[in-house]
Amino acid sequence: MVDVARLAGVSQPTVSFVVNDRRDVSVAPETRRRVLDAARALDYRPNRSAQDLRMSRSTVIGVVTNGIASLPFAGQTILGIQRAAKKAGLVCIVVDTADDPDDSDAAVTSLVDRGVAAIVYASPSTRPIRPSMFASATDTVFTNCWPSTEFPASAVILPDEYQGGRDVARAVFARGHRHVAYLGGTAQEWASVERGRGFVDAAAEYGVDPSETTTADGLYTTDSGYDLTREVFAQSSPTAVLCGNDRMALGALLALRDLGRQVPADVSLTGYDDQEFLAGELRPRLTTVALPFLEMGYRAGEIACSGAGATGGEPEMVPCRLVERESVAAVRTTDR
Amino acid sequence: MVDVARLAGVSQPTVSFVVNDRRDVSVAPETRRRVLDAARALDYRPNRSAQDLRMSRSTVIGVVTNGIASLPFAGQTILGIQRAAKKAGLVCIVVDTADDPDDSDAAVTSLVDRGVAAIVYASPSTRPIRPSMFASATDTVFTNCWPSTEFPASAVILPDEYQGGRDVARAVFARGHRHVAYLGGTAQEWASVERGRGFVDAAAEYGVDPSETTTADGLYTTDSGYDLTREVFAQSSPTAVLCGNDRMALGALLALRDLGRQVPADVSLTGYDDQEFLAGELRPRLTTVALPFLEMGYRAGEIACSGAGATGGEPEMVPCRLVERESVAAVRTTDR
DNA sequence: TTGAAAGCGCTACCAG
DNA sequence: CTGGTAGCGCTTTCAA
Repeated sequence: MVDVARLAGVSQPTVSFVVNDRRDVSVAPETRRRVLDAARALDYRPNRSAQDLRMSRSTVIGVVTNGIASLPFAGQTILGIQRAAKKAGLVCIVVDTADDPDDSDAAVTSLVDRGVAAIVYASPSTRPIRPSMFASATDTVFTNCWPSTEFPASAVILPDEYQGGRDVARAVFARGHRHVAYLGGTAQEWASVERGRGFVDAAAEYGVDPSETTTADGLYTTDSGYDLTREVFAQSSPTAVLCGNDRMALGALLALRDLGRQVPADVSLTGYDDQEFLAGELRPRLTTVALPFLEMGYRAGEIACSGAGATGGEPEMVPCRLVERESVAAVRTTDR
Repeated sequence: MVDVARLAGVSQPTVSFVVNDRRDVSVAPETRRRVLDAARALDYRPNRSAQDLRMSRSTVIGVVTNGIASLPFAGQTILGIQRAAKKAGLVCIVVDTADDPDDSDAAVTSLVDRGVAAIVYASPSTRPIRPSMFASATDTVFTNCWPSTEFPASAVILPDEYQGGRDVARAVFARGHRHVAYLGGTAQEWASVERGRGFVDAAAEYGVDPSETTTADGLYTTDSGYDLTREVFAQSSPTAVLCGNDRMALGALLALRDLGRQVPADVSLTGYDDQEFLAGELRPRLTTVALPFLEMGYRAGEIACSGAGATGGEPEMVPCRLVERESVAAVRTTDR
């Protein structure tokens, strides 16, 4: 900046005024032109960090995540946060903690020491996480997770798994299915119980008697979907199977094929997650529900960039979108 | 820092010396203790950005990527870069450009303006990308991509797709298969041609006549794998099918099941990518090759953090690891 | 309308 | 061994 000033024959603060295009101080058009020319000639670019330091502000937000690498869809969250940040002229430092609380503390410390404007915690699977107390002085928003202890969060953003579970079940019941199997995922997880509640309520809506449905809890794996499906069909013959996630649905699809049943002609099938490179590529393409990672991330980013401060309000629920593809068909009247 | 100094009754530079634990200047143990106590009492943490500014260095590296959200494995790269950075006490700002060159320029500019120590370009699919000229003054390393124009790169890190393609083919030929089908992915892509070269060389190694193998080019999609498999089996009966990636292998598996062929009893099957939540979860679990995203990212991070400067050397090839699971079996002697 | 001086939080280099 | 002073690149008074 002093180089530019020297070349333009003005003082250094003057350069600051013109490059920042400040309306409140007026500088002569001629001077301004000289400064601009000099800046261009020297290929001058202001130093953002120095600006931040001087203005005692920060234009970076920190995102701490566990397992950006371990789940295929986590990238969506980061992308969403980043898009919101970009809109506000901020930038994201992301650190991944290997799910180790000490690591997490270290990560947050390094962020706080850099004076980030806000911190967003992002988790691939919805669950409580222990926030670092180092962060308590900084605006903090949680997306797809919530603080496991008392903590002054600015916001917590959660997917509406209940609504998603209900919507996908409705899509099945609405096509006349009564005898349906519900293959749930890991029973302890919050998402699982929410999805399950959605199923139960949808069944009730359509006047389906609980005795007609069969429910089994498993794991969120392809194997689990495969095994559960074979078990269920050994006992009965549901016309639809709803799975806790897409991988279980893949397992169910494989099992159904081995059982000689066509999907969706013989039995309808649904998943959950809309896992990229999977759900949309199965044969038949899977009807499922998409988790709103991008939206949640974007929302989290917006809040983080707004500097709203701790609110202590209710979690903000972001809707899950039903993705109807080809794996659900109307029940055959003979099966009804 | 001045607060700490005041509380400890020393000068501010003295605080700097003790909190930075500098051996070259000696401070009296008693003074040191007083400073430490004061720092603790005030919960003092040095400001990294201010340190960076004063020392005219930077402890952040920028990573620009296109599509961290679009491919499931991209996160691995970021994680690798970050692990290397962490080891060196640095931190990563990551920006995603929606594959838009203007966006990419803007991203790089914002990074450069922040004075990042280095920039690493990371791409989910291996290919040339246009680097921003704004970056040319900063150390730049390319991982899973290379500059499409003359550019002073510090390094380019590439997966050894040739070796991967060769290894997986070897695993098949070594089990006695002669009549094998090779279902390639998008023919224009660098990775595809490398994998194809590997296949051809492996076939030659095992003395397999080109006329015995059947090769078809498709797309990297499940549908393509499905369709190609049906086409191939309409004409002939290979004992093994090698696919360009895991999704094609999934399509092939589905087609084979529809054709009444068991994998691997009747036909062996391989993929490529070791796609998480897919390859390892199919039935049978897929033999495939893992792309070394984590390693490539780590290596890129190491170089970026080392401040080596432009080298202009050859690309650094990182080996692809063959992952042998259950989808390949020895050819039946009757088929031989 | 412009320039001189101060200071963001820190480290480097002197003198004492 | 410690304190004063200068300065990283910038913005913000305030006086001229």
